[in-house]
Amino acid sequence: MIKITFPDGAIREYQPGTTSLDIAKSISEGLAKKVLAASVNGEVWDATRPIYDDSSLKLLTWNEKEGKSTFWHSSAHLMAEAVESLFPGVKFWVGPPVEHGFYYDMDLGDRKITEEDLKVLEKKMNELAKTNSTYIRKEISKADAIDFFSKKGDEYKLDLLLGLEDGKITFYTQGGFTDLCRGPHIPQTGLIKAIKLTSIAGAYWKGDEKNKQLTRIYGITFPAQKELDEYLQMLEEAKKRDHRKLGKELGIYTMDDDVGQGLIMWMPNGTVVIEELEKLAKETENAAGYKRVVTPHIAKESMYLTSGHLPYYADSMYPPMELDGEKYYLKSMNCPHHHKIFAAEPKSYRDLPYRIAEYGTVYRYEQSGELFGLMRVRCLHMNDAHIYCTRDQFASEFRAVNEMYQKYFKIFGIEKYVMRLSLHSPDKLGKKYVNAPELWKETEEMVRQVLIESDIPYVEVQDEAAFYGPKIDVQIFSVIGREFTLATNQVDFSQGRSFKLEYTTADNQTETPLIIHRAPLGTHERFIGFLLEHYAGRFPTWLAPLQVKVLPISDKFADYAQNVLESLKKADIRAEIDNRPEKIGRKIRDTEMAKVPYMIIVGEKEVNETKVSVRRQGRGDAGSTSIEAFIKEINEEIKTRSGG
RNA sequence: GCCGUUGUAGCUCAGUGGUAGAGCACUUCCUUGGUAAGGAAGAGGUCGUGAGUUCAAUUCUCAUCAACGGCUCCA
Repeated sequence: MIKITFPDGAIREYQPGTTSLDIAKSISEGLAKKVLAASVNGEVWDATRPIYDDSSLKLLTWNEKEGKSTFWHSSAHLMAEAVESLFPGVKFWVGPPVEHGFYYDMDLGDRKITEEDLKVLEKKMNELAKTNSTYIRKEISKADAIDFFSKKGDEYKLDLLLGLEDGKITFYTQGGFTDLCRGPHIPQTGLIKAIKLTSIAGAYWKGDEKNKQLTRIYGITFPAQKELDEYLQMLEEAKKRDHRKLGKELGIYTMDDDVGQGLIMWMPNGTVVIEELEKLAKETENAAGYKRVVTPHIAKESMYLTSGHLPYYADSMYPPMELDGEKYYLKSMNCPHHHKIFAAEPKSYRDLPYRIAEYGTVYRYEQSGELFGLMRVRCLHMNDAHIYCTRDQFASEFRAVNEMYQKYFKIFGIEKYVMRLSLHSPDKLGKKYVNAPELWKETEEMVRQVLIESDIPYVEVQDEAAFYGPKIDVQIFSVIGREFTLATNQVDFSQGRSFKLEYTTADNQTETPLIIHRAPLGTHERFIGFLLEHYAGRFPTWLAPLQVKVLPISDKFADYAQNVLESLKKADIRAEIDNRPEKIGRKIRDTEMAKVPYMIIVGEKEVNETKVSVRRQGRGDAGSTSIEAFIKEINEEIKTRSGG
């Protein structure tokens, strides 16, 4: 007998060779029907795989992350089976589960797959699922595996096999489909009850754009139709808060073919948001000892040769314009200009840390396929600043920047983000990264220590650093699940030397300062895109383009309403009046839809009592009060930047 | 940049080888109404752009631009 230890610590004995599924059945039939896989000694196994030794066991169902991914992985195989039956001769690459569903990459030769085909494939998958075939695991020798795929003529699987060790190769078969796969898989196809193939895309083989592009089909499946319906419903909801949709509805920004791709024009409402953000940044930076600067949008080639940007980033800069025999580039970063400001006057250690900030406009020639609403654009306004400091000052300066992030995030109620410590990749020194191995090591450790000391949770990622040093990126996700860097805090040990920046030390030596590049609010474009989705378009009052709408019940009360409006404007509150000859219900509806935080309703009652009735967007009637009291209250809310 | 999809009124979308339609929004008039849509009338588009096929193109073909879904990229 073997001993099986359950998550709650209970130990039970079973015959050797029993499966997780058998064990589940011994507990309850209901549970057995839900088991998708099992974690055996911490390793995810097929629920149908026999266990021969004493083990710890956790049964995995749809409620567990690993259960879902196993389910989707098996769904990818089911899809491949359907594809193979419809498109004989198709060659497969890989088909993993992803965060929401799965995909499979394949080479269809000259054939093209269409949206119509997806429907046919879904139908076929449903048929195959109903046959309730079991997923059968088989260990196979490398030679036999190579033989199998040679006969099939699948060079992609053969390529995969090259990297695998003999003796550790497994095949999985369900129905008429056999695939090279390490598994695990769910017990039978019948568990897959709801199927939706979501999109067709191209994907480079092995993710390299020099390679052939394969066809990728994305899909998602569920153990019940209800869950698929809920998922589709959720997608609809997400679409409603897509910043591109809200940005248009709320008059935040626009783009135009005649202006160019990725070039945002901020409309009056968007400009209010920008100005409020800048006000916040200026207050915050002023309090933190930053000075403000303003620099031009272009610079000569020589500066970007000095900075080292050109060799690394020429492709993503707009091509230069030639003037008087000189090449001028649109700036794609503000740092070189700021370095020139640092260098304009001699510095001593007494001047450090020297902090200069600018909402700098930069232009980046992003690949056309990359552009995405406000999140990825070609002209951006950075909440930029550079801190020049000594090595001793570095940790406290870097920590102060991180604290500034936290302060901002608290104001905006930003909770869902990932702090990413982005490190270099040693094999790319001299190519993607400045060739200074010692400095990389040293500064990466400095940054890591600051994070650890500040007790900030973070993840470390290789090969994501800037060319001039390691950085901390704050990663956020758009409503449709795309990941973006919202804010960044970077170390630069390179440009100080390139620009020959120096300061005089206390013992009259010259030193090169360390530089911190930071942008806690990222860019206006990305930050406002993020905020639109974060608030679902309902900006807190301090950011709202229009803060109060005055709604007279009828035009008999227009004069009184006008007086209310004047009082609000005098108090610097962004307010408008709705004088249309519409019923109050209609005016309220339109204002609710425009997501204006406050409505003031005035009619006979208010005129008689010299009061105003207040309604909060999304929350309904808030009672009546004097106009003075209302102004005091809303001003307090605006001043403290609360809400949201 | 690559693969795929799409492009008709301000918005959402229907439609046709014989020079276009709906709902909402908009304008005007009537209604003076108390917390999420009052009624009527009207105006608005050379069907993304350019070329080709055709007696005739918004519809078919090609090119081009842009948007969208991915891939690659992202200082």
